[in-house]
Amino acid sequence: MGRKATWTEPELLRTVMAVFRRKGFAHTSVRDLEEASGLHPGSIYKAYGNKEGLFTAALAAYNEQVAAERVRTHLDETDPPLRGLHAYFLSTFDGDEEANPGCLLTNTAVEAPALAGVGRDGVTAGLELIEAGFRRVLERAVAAGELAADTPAGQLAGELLALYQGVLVLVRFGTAPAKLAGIVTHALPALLSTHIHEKSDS
Amino acid sequence: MGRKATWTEPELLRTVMAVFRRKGFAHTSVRDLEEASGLHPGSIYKAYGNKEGLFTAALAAYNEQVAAERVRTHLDETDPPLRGLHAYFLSTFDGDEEANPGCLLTNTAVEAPALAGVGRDGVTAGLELIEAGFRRVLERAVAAGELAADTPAGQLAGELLALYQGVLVLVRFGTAPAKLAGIVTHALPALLSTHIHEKSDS
DNA sequence: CCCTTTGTTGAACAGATACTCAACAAAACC
DNA sequence: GGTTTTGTTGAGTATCTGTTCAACAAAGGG
Repeated sequence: MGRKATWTEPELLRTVMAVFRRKGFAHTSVRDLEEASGLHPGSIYKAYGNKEGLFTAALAAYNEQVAAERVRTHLDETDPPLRGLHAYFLSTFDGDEEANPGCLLTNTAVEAPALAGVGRDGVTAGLELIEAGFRRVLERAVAAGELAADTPAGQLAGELLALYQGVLVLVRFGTAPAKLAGIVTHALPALLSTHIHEKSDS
Repeated sequence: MGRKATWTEPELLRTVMAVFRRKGFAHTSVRDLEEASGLHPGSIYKAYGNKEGLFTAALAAYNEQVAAERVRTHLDETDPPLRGLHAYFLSTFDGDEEANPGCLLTNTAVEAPALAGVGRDGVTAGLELIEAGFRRVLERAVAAGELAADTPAGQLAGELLALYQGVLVLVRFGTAPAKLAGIVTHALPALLSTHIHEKSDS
């Protein structure tokens, strides 16, 4: 069939996704995408229809590969659930020092309203994925005895989502990781403090 | 001198600011700005140099007029300080039902990294303005006996800024005001709960 | 009331942008 | 192994972008 043999589709989308994440939808030109992917315009338009189509595909790939993966490893598969929650937040700015491109979902949530809802559905799906992940950790924390039985997991999940988006805004803007760590490390326990079961501490 | 008599400069910037707030820097064409302001390209470029110059001016005006004003009325001039803090958060989504353009600072913080730091300084200044406002309410709350004397106002101000940015992302994306109100109303007291002085409650 | 200064006008420009299309190549199928 | 189907190529197009400029109009000062 011929698709430039070096690319499998998920790889292609991962590369494209990285460009959109750095530059946003508006600032990314089709030329940028050609350079990054090695594809020529005809191929792109044959496969995805237009720039928006490619973006939609990349956003879906982000949800399935990046976002879902992070939710799984930190929110669904960590033993002290609340420790995983903490790690989930920290994982957004532990990478390379500067120029962290932030979260494609957050960036698109802010950019999308400007242009007739490009990627609205993808962002909605992604945010729900994350919020549901929060709800599940909280429920696991209740089951594990870390949180009180009457903890309103749904309500708290919404609050965590808001805090999470805020942290990602600051990450993208370039706030120092040390400051972000301070914010997360103090704010997370505070948000949950009313519901925390005291164990054998100090 | 001739400046289209119907405009005073702050008014002009307010109009321009509204466009940038809705569409972002990238999606706003100089033609959009002409239509919105009634000015012709020559005038714009004579007065502000280029599109970025106009944007910088509009962002500065946003800081001085919108952001500072909101900080003043809700964070500096409210009697029970913590009530003002609550009102400050609610004021971001109390307006018209849909299509709330969100905060120019938040939107720019997310967009800026894409294009060689257009408006970086303005955003930095605006965020510091808000964070300093948070610090001052918290200190007033301590002085008024609402919060404990050892409350780490600086640390908490950072956490509030993060939550605030997150709320504004959700506002811009179109999250229902009822949900936002629930998030704010529960998260704010929770963040401060460790430091709250109990009064004569129930 | 001239002259300078200040700002306006709007047509025009060079470059970028998203996108198309007819010719071409390589697998797939029977 | 021909034929069809699938994908690639890359020059080309129409439109939009930010920006300029020379001609013009309106104050301000002496």
